[in-house]
Amino acid sequence: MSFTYDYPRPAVTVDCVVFGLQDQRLRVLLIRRARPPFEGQWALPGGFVDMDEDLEVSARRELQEETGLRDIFLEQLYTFGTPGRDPRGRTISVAYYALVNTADHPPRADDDAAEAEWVDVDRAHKLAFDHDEILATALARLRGKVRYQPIGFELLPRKFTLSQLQRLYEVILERKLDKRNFRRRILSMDLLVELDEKQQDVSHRAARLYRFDKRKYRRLEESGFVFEL
Amino acid sequence: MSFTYDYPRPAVTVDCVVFGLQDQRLRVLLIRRARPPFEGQWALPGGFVDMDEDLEVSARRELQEETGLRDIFLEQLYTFGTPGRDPRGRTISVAYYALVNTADHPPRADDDAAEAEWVDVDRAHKLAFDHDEILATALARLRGKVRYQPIGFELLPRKFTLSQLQRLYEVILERKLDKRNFRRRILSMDLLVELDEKQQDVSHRAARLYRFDKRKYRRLEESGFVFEL
DNA sequence: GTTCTTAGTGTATTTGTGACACTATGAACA
DNA sequence: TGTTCATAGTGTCACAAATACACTAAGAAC
Repeated sequence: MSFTYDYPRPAVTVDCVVFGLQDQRLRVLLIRRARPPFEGQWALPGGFVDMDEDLEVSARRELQEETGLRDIFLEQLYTFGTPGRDPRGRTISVAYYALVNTADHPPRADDDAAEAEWVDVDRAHKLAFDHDEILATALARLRGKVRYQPIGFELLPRKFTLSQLQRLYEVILERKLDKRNFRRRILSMDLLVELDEKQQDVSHRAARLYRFDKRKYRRLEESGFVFEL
Repeated sequence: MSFTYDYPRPAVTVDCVVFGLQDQRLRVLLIRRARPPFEGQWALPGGFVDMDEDLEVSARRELQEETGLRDIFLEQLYTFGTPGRDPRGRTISVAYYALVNTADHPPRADDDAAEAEWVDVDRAHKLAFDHDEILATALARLRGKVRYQPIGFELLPRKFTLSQLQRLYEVILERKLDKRNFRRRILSMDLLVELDEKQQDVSHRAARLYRFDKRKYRRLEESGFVFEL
């Protein structure tokens, strides 16, 4: 079967930059390409958009097909369409970025990918297509956005300690934060719920666990509150 | 001539939300569609992406073809691809937003548009396609971005007074600003060059003119400075 | 019970923000 | 030529927010 048009049309794909946190490092989920072009090279998960499918749905479908991930935080990032970015012909890629808690989502290669792995963002080079550039764009966006939108929590387990949260920000923003100032600040926003639970299985004093109250944030946001760290 | 592919492909378009300032109001440049679908209705300027043309180049070309505008500030906004957004069939639109100084760029309808006009953003409703949504997205982006990126200057003449600049921010952010605090703040950033010139042809005390020093901003930006209003 | 690691806590200083009102200038007009 | 009118231009004070900074507490490991 084939499809014919009066004018030439570019192919349209989606690509996903999925960020996770592992061993105190920021990681990105890459797949090893199972077929040409760039066979055997690392690439962002992604694929062609189906004809009757919304773009975001498309991104979620590809992510699930290639890495098993579902129901995660996902936002549109930028659209890349420079001619020549795909050797198979003009291809426009709508890129998305996602944040996941890696503990809940072990990497796994499904259908189309030979292999899937969490790679340290500082070591993710020489990716297929223009994926280095897409990754760089996603990183810049994450660094910019994390400061004025409470999206960092998406990278942590549902229950976390304040130290974990602080380390998360330190890793993303690439600078040390003062412990007392950080705590004062984040607690003063009144978005965290203090749980009656402590960390388990640590060989030092166990820290109190908290969770992020997304509903409360939504409510505050509507009445003009702005998260800012 | 026709073009055939193994899989169906969406059509890809670009649409531009061009903002301008006129009579102390924020305006958007609309064209009246010269042909179906939505013939005679107001729409954002835009059109199909050429096969060998970068997306941004495409947006600039369409803008020039339909409105005569060129060499203006233009950034990618968001990509809209919900199935059904174009009655002619699946169409993905990469939207851009632009800022121009309307004094230098009088509206004019070129080739493809029947008419082009600066419309008050509050009155720009019932546009063709999903252009209402695109406009709303662009407005939200402009309001968010203008506070931490010095892009507002793109809407003013090269030489402007501090009062003009303040009114610009008041119009975009939809709130009154304190004159003295505004001046203290903007001048303390040291991004404006005080000119040896004053306003002409006003029937009251003439104000000093300033211009934005883009180079200086670029330099400061690289050394970690962040514009914030 | 000693050591080790991380949790948890308060204050003082500096800096930034917001609120606020009058004089200066120059054109228009009587 | 002086009065009116519109907008330009200027400083301070009170309060809030940001920063810098160091010790004690808890609990596991040995």
